[in-house]
Amino acid sequence: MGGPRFEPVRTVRAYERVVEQVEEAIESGALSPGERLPSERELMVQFSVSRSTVREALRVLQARGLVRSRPGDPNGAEVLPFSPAALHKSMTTLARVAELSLGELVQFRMVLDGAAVLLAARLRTEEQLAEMGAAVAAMRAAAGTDEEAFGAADVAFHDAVARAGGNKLIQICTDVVRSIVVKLIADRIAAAPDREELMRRSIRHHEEVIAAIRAGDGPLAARLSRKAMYDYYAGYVGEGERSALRALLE
Amino acid sequence: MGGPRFEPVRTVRAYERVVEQVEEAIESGALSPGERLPSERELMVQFSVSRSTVREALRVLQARGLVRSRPGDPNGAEVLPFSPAALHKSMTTLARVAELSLGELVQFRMVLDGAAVLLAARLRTEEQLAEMGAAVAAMRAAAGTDEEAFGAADVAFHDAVARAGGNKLIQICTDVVRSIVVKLIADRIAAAPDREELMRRSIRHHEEVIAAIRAGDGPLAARLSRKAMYDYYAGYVGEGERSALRALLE
DNA sequence: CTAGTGTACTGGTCTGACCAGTAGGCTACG
DNA sequence: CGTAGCCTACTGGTCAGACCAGTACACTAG
Repeated sequence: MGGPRFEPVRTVRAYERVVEQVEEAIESGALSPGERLPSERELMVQFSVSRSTVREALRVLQARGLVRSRPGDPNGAEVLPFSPAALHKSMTTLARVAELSLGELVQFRMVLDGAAVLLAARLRTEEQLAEMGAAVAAMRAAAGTDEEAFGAADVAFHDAVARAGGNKLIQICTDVVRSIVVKLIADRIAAAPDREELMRRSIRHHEEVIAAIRAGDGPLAARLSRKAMYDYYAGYVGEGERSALRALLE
Repeated sequence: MGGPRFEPVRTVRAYERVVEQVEEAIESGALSPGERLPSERELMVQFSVSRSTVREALRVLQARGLVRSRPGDPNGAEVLPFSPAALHKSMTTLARVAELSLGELVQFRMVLDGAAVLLAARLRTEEQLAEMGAAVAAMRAAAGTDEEAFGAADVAFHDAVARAGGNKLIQICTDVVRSIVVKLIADRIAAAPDREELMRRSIRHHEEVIAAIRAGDGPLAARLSRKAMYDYYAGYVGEGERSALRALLE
């Protein structure tokens, strides 16, 4: 005891220092989306490392969704605007390796979507309300004819709600989880025998939610929203998990 | 028109194909955590690509938190058990480049934590209830003396609740966002003049939540939980955003 | 003024080399 | 015989230099 306590020295790889510096520049705003990094050959001079090191750093930055490079581009790598792609990727991985069940994913959506609706009921502008209405109108127009347009309109509705709720994190997470869920059961949804009936019921539910939002009744809107999601997805969830979903319906 | 419709060929980088194959092997369970990949030199033979390509692929896999490599290791890269590190990283980046406000983060926690508590009230076992109690006891023991232990016990409490709720995604997300929030305002929390009073109030709130969970009153527990979080963090959130947080307190 | 060609870059990939570090067998000593 | 210490054969990290295919842009010939 006594004497100085030495900490283990953490060896930092060269490429990591490159990543750190570029990341810092991007996140601090010194580099804005659309701007270009110097070329790899230029970077290797600036950082005085080899090109392999520069490239490994760029691969990491690309995996994090911060930059993109394209062969033949006379400029260097492009700084990307924010995109939830990296979040999407890591959540998809999460869903696979942590073995998230469909029930957990749907439950997560029920929670976040319910919250978004609750907030939207209080904060929405008339314009956002109109957007939601337009989305549902598009759903109705596409119901039974254009499967793809129906889905897109549904997404537009939920996105409008989430934006109205004013919480970007909720908005992004709902979107990410929604796309994971949809991908997971896309084939089963398309093959549902009572597909048209499901669509009609979904539209009705959406309209009820809009009405509650318009009326400013957040708790009601949230309940309706969770109920709508439950009705739409419960059929694809095992019975054991379904009861956990119902816990959110009270 | 007429004639075959050609799709644009998507050029796939060599390292991407390597990433895909290894990723698939890991996510499908063909490679389990703790197992080793072949060495880089062996991989370059198996994939018949150069070592640079192999290394770029490994960098990507490492950035996604799937593998880790260590210089001098006589084996190849190690397949890692699942960890939310990648999710954490991408959400932290998200918080910076998408300019998430503290209010949005706290609001997100209020929503998810409320949901976790609601579910826990219904699904908790006696054992989990005891864990929560132990965590609060630890908080009380550390209050005013050991700042760090207090924080750790707080985390343990919320983790026990989230686990009892039975939704791993909620559990992981709350944990990730919590650590981001804490990091964001760690200095301000530590410097709060009424620090001890805050701790005491926090403990009281936690006990009320436990009581509601024990009683099986999910909605009450959720309300109390959101209130507790609001009380603890509202002081660090700007007034404009605070009203959005209060929308969740009704 | 335009169509076409050149050219000088870019990123993607490969080869081959060296270094520092580790594990584990081997050897020499007690 | 047991063990301490060396030695070797690997590992990943980094570097240097090369080639290729692709792109943008200036230049040139019509």
